[in-house]
Amino acid sequence: MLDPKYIRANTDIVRQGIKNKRMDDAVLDEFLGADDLWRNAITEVDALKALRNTVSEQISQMKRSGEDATAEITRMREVSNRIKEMDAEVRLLEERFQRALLMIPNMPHESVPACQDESGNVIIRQWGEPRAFDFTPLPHWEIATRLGLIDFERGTKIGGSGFILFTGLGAKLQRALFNWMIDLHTETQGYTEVLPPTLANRDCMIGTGQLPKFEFDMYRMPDDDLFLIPTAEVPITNVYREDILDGAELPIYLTGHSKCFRREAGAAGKDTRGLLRVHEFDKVEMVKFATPESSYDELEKLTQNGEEVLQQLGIPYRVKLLCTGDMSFSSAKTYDLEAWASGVEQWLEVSSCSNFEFYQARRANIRFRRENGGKPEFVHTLNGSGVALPRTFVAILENYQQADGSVIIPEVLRPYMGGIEVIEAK
RNA sequence: GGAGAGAUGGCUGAGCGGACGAAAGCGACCGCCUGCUAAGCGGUUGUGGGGACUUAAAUCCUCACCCCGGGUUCGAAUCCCGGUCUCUCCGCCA
Repeated sequence: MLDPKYIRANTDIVRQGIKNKRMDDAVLDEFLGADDLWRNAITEVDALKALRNTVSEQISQMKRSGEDATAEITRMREVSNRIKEMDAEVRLLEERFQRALLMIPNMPHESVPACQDESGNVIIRQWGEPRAFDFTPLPHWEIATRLGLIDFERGTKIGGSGFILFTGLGAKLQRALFNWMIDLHTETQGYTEVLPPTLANRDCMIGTGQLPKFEFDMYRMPDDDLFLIPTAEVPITNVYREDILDGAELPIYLTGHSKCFRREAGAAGKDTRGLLRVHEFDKVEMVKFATPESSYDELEKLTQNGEEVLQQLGIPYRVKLLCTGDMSFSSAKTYDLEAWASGVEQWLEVSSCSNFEFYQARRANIRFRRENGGKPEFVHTLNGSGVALPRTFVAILENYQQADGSVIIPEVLRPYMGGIEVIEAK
């Protein structure tokens, strides 16, 4: 969330930022109203509490010296009752204030192009060229089915549409991908591996920004008030929720693999064929905790760490700087990595690398001390996929398919595939 | 799932209705002293909200916080109720 003091002092900037993100600025007015009411109420009740504290102190002294304090006690009984009433009121107002505050999106960084739609996105660079084919490349669902890598029909028996049953070498290729990616991040890019839980509680979801706004985009377990994570960003960022880190330890780099769950309500029918949009998928995530002054350098490095995955796989990709209108709720700046897939002839988003500045850190209360005795400050958090598996799987099948129906395994994955170099057509 | 024990500041640990934002020790910081990495002496040392003042910082006033949420009371770290987590035992289980 934003700093309430900042919002009060820079209402116009915040309003413009919300509009640039293509969101409704009514949330700001709600905040300002709630803020006003809450602050008035708290000032009033604090004064009553101050009175109660001083008189209670007097009562204590009177009792010790044997004086009669009945009158004061009677008087304070009334004051206390009034405080009780007002506290209930203040609590409601504070909840409203908090809810409003949590509904205000992060502000875009100044380097982000202001634009209301995706036409403002900027292709920063491209790596590799889409392969030229001397035959008509097939879409991945055909390749996967022919080679026995995915059983789409039986997958839907289990979870319904959008749930994938990988089989045989398809399943093995999934394992190869995330194992190799994590090894790349940990062995050459300086990340520490974590394997987090797949369910997370409400506090975590508020911390990273999924709640309160996106409750119904997630799978929920109402009996336990837990949520299936939409990304490992959630548990990994929340590793340090409510912590004060030692500034000397920053930046901290964590990486981990998880299942990701997305309801994708309302998305049916749009680009959903095959693996392009599924309810459950695997992803390797990179998360960073950095000082404010270094976070934008760290974002560049993080993005490059994601790019290296695609480079080593030999998949052409481009890096897209998202404009304000295309950015997510919590992000200040985002680069998308888009992998080329020859069969569907699309650039597929396989990674989103973002700097959240202290938006998440404030929500999750993740701080650091520069030195002993220094004031705690909020860290900047960043994350990016490194990378999402299904669409990478798509890009591999479609880009590496051969005229005879076989698919070549990218070299870096072969050690993870038991040495298999080609998935042969049956 | 059942029974019991516990949760206090950066850490160890006391307090079990009023003088407690919290003893003591450790650590850290500042100063002094000592002719040399040590010791000694004095001082400082939590976080967050609201407000005043200020360009800002500093400062000041005030409230809250001894796991979380309620309650009792003029007054709660302390008493009561509910929850979470940790440990021990039993049960169940991949």
